[in-house]
Amino acid sequence: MDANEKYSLQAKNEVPEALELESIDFFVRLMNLLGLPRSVGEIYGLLYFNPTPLTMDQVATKLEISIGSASQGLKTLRSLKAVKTSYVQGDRRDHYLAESEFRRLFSTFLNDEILPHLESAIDRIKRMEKEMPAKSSEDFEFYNIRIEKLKRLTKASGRLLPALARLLKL
Amino acid sequence: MDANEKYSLQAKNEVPEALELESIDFFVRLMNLLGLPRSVGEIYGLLYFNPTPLTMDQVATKLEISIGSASQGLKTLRSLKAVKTSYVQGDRRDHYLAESEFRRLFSTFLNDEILPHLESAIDRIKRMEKEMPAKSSEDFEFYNIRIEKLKRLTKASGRLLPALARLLKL
DNA sequence: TGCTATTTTCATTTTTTTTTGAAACTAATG
DNA sequence: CATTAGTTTCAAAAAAAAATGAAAATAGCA
Repeated sequence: MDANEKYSLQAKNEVPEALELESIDFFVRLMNLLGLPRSVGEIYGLLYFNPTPLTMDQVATKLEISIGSASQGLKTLRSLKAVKTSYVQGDRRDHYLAESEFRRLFSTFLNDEILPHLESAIDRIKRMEKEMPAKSSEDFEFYNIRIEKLKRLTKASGRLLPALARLLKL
Repeated sequence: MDANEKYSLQAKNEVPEALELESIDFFVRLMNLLGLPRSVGEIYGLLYFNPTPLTMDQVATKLEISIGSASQGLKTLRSLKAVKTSYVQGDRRDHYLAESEFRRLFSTFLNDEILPHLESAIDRIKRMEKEMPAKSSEDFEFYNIRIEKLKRLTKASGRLLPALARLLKL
């Protein structure tokens, strides 16, 4: 089979199916690592290898998921800035494209999902210090060391996460 | 209330309750971020602020969870090297202490949970390259760029994660 | 403005994950 | 070596998370 023959089997604007499946699988796993539901990974994976923007309906049909799921999933992806809508002449439906700059996806994720936890952790450690037993207490030093370790952990995270986001300019 | 009075209210070997609760809450959230079940966070949080080692039974009783859960949770924590057992004279039960070096916890986590995914991602990208449409295909360049971005992502992750583990020597 | 296509929302159902508890297993001890 | 304290395992129950689907809301168009 030569290149032309191969291409001729491929209808225009149709993504090679094997590629699409690998992509979906890839992003289902990646999103899963970030604690996001399967449907979100599927949608992003589908869009990632699609040269043309897809409507919500096309997404739902291709992935065989409900439009409710598709709507929810696209909402999540929009909030992560992982997809963008593109205007298509004479079609009132929204058309979605994957944002292929992972940096943006990750930095939104870090800012929205991780940093808030970090801030509440800092507050909690302050409370812990107030709840420490008296200095005369037998185990005072033990608790003190434990709290110091938590402080160092949050401090290191606070330095590391933004650095991570910066480095992920892929 | 002076320091002695305060201490006298505190029975020997009892962890200040407020501190214990904050600790449990802290680690439930942290473990949750890592995708680990609530009970695992509770157990680690309880042990983290306990100067003396606790038996499985004490853990289950204090946290009001089943011994099955306690056993499972401690197994998970052992596999993450987040707890260690300590021998106690004349007691045949296992006694557990929190490993307070977070570095170890995180590096085990990175090695066991993240790196395997990275390796399978590299394999998958190789497969994707085989599944590319012919060079003559209209969208060849589009797919090519997408695959290149995935390569850069995995490459960056491969460099970053070990660096992260190294930096987390808290 | 009224009509219709499209999207969102959310109560319900389904699926997945976690916990429980009791039986099986293990290993110290008299 | 039989007993029993301690632990693990795992099927079943409970809880949590995700998906569905239909009704409600929204927004473009005639």
